[in-house]
Amino acid sequence: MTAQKSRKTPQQRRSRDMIDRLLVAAAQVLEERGYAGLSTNRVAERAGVSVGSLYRYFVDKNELIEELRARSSADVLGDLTQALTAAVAMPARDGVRHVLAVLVRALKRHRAVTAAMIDEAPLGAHGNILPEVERQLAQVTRIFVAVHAPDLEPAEAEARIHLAMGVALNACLRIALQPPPGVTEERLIDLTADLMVLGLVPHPSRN
Amino acid sequence: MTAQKSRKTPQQRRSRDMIDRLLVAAAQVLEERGYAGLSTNRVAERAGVSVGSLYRYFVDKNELIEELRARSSADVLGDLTQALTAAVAMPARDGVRHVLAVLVRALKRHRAVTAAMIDEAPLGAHGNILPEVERQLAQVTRIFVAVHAPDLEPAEAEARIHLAMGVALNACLRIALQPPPGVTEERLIDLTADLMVLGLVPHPSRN
DNA sequence: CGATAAAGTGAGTCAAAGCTCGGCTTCTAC
DNA sequence: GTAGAAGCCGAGCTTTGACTCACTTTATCG
Repeated sequence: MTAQKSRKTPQQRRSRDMIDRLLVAAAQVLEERGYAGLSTNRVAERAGVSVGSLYRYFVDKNELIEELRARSSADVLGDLTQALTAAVAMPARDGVRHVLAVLVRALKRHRAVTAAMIDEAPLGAHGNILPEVERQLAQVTRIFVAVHAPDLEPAEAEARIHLAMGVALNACLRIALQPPPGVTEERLIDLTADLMVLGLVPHPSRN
Repeated sequence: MTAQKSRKTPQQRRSRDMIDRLLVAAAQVLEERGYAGLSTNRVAERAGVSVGSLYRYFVDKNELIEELRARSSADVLGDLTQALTAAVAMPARDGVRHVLAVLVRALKRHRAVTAAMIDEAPLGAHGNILPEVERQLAQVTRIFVAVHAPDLEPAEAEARIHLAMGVALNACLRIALQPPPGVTEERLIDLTADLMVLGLVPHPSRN
């Protein structure tokens, strides 16, 4: 049976509402008091709900946080997927740039949660906040390489993909969450796009 | 007047020893039980010392952690500085590669602490784990750009430096802490070096 | 030695936070 | 209405962990 993994099994309308209210409250608390201040009591209070109710729908504090993370991740992933399908019709560099721009915008929309999670939450086990996003991005990058640099050996291609992924995610997070002063976001995205293309497709003049 | 910031003012030999023992113990506990398991009681016990003694030399749990971080950072910084002075005598790409290689090796030496800190510690409390390293690296990169691409506008140069720094640190951390399977570390460092040079010096054929 | 200060001890205090549980309220169905 | 279930409440149990303090042990020095 491996019974109820998750305690929530809402059957009335107000239950669903409550779950939403709790998650919204959690996001707010995270934004205002940081990850350390994110206690279940506080979240419940903030949601105008009792702790007991919180624990009716979330087995754990962990599950609450995981749900919060999952929702943000899913939302970002949505935008990303859309951008990717649009990008395939563009010339390579423009496509890459478009995807990066959309990713940055999506991350910005979830700025508070993402930021708090990234630099305050114990992510344990190298847990990224957006593993789904990373996976999707890697997937598409693989295809990109297969098309634009079909002669690369598999191992070499993997290495380049790995590197480019790191560059892309890291750059987008930096741009979205801690934009450096004195540089336009546009320019940074341009440079990142250039770098990705350069990094993925072997440069003719050398090596 | 702004009295004891830090409680430690050791005057005998064993005090200094104790501080070291405590820090070693802290690193071990961090490695074995993760950041969440890093309690002052546990650290003291592990060091074969009483909690009270710990608090004689560290005002705070925070100070203990900060000291741990600082020592790792300083050690990495040492290697880095040495590598940088050696690198100036080499051709650009080789120099970059050398610096990256040394950085990776240094990070590997502090693998446990760095890893635990990075993906389990709430960084919000005390910033990055290696701010000194990042600063030093940025400093030198600035000089590198001034030499190899003197015609870049300041803003453009800053943007490229910012990006390249992110690439370098991110790449080195990934290589040192979660090396991807099926790719040699050497190749990854090569690619990263190429990418940095390409990213810092504007590419002639385009833009 | 004997005295004074430095070093070291660890049981215990205190606050915070995760989570439960017995009972109350609101809804649905007859 | 009213019974029974689903939803909800919140005081408080329990654990954990940072930190203290009255005390003992060890070193230094005349």
